[in-house]
Amino acid sequence: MSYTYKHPHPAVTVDCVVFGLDEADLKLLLIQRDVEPFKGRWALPGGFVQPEESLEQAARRELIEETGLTRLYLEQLYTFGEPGRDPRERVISVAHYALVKLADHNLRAASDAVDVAWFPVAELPKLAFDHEKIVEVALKRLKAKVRYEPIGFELLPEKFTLGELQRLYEAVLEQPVDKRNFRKKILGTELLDALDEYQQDVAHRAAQYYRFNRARYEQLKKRGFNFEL
Amino acid sequence: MSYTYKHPHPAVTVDCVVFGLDEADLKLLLIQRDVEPFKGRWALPGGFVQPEESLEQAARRELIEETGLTRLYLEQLYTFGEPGRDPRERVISVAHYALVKLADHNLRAASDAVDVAWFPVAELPKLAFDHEKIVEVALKRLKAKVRYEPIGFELLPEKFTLGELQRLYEAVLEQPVDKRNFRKKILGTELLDALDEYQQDVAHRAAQYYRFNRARYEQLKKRGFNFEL
DNA sequence: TCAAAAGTGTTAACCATACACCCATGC
DNA sequence: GCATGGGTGTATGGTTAACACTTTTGA
Repeated sequence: MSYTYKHPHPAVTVDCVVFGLDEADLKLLLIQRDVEPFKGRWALPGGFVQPEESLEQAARRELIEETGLTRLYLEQLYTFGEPGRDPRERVISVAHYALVKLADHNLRAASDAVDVAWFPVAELPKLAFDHEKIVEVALKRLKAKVRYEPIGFELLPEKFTLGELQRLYEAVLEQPVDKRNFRKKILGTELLDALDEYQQDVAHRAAQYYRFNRARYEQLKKRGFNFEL
Repeated sequence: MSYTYKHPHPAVTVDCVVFGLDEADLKLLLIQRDVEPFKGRWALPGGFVQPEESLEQAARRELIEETGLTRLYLEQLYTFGEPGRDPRERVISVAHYALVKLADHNLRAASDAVDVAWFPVAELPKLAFDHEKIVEVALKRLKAKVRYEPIGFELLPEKFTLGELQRLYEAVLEQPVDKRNFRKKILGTELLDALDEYQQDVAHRAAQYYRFNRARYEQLKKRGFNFEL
């Protein structure tokens, strides 16, 4: 089977920069390539766009196939298309970035048996193709976006404490945050619902749980409200 | 001549949303299609990416070929790839947006004799393909970006008055701006050099000319300064 | 009783906003 | 002399930033 065109057509792929957060720090999901080129190297999950699917659908499909991850926040990032970025043929990669609630999801062994693993963003291995460049752009975007859109919640479980939320911002922004000012500001937005629930079995005062009120956010946004941390 | 691949490959194009500013308002550059599909409709300038050029190079080449525009600010916007957005075949379009100093440039008759024209963004004709959607995304991006990066200057000639600069922001943001506060803020950034030059032959007090100091901006940015209007 | 994180208020500096009048020029 | 846009200062309110101690709990 083959496909013929009158003009040269590049191949088009989607690649996904998947972020997760655990107790320690911000993590990035990588898969180990089991074919040439870059066999053995770690790389971003991704693959070719099929004729009948949108770019976002392609990204979601690849994530399910390669990592089992589903139901995550996904957004287009940037398109990388330098000639020569893939040694085989001209490949245009529409990069996406995704945020996943690490606590809720379990990484399934990938269907095609390649290795999948989370790496702290500060300690990434050498990556295949131009994937280091893509990760750099994704990190920059995440840092910028987390300040003016409430996307950070996509990294936390449904219920979380203010301490967890603060650690999230500190991990993403890579700078410390004043606890009192942070709490005032985030509670001031009225986007968090306090639950009648507290931590259990912790070796310190139990923190109250909160939940992000997405409906309220959409409502406020319509009225011209702007989230900003 | 033909090109054959083992897997289906979409076509890849670049499309450009080109903004310009004249005395009256913000304008958008469109070309009139002289081939099917959408023959006769107005559309964004753009075309197929060639095998040996980067996406940005492709965008610049198309702009020169179709409009004669050169030396403009150009940035990737978003990639549109819904199946069916082009009735002929699957086409992935990497959209860019560009800002051009209307006063400095003259629109050349396009090489392939199609019509080229500037339209006020508020009065656009019906566009080909999904180009209306692309323009909408570009306008949103421009509005957002002009507030936290000094890209507005790309729409003005080298020398401009503060009044012209203010009208630029009012046109892009679609809201009035307080003159005194605007001047305080913009001069406070120290990004403008006042020139020893004034308007000539105007029927009112002659305004002083200013110039954007790009070197100073780059310098300040390195030290963590953030432009914001 | 110690360690560890939760929770809470006040002050001072700064910044954003609102607002009105005089100036220079050409017609 | 009038119409047009250029140019300027101040007061007020709101926002941010800096900062330290008490509480609860399990080990």
